[in-house]
Amino acid sequence: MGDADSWWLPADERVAAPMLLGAVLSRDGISVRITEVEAYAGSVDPASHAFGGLTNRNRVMFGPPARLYTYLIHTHTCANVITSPEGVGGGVLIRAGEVTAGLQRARLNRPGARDEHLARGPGNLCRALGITMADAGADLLDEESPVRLAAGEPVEMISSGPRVGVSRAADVHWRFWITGEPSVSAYRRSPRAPQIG
DNA sequence: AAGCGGATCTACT
DNA sequence: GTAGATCCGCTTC
Repeated sequence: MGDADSWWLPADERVAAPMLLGAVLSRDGISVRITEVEAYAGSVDPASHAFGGLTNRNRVMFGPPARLYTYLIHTHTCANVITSPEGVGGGVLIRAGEVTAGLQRARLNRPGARDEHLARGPGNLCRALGITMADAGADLLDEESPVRLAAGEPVEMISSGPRVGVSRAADVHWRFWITGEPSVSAYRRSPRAPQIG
């Protein structure tokens, strides 16, 4: 796969997503080893925020790659890594991780949660790391950036399945996780998704 | 200017 | 395993 700076870069999110498993996302002294991700394939994917084209909310998705796209849902912040070239709108949702550094601080951010569950679920992962909408657009490969992404150890085994909570394109297996990881969130189909498929 | 849906989480049974 | 809380952004009036 190319040079050291583009290890995460394939434009097709179905390829990029599993490559992010095992990578390390860090903010403010706290690090998380990514254990679960979902691919969102830009404006051709009806489940993606980029579907239907550029709006004020999703503009980071259509920007340059290696940026952090954040969005709010039900009072929670969720984090995505933009993996496509400028103008395409593809990204990978970081759904869960294992805290590997800054454990004390992560616990403070997630009072009452068990260690394996500190970054379980996209909203919880952001809370554990302290990621908020103020971090939107951060350049993940820039040393100066508050949020950074680094390559990690290769992962043992990868499983895949349908994406969690999406009402459209609910049957494609674009969720990937490290097999057997306790931090992986439970699958729940959207109540609005059509029956089976 | 207002309504509605959603890439969720926690608590409770 | 299931129900309910909760609020921002997009669509429509």
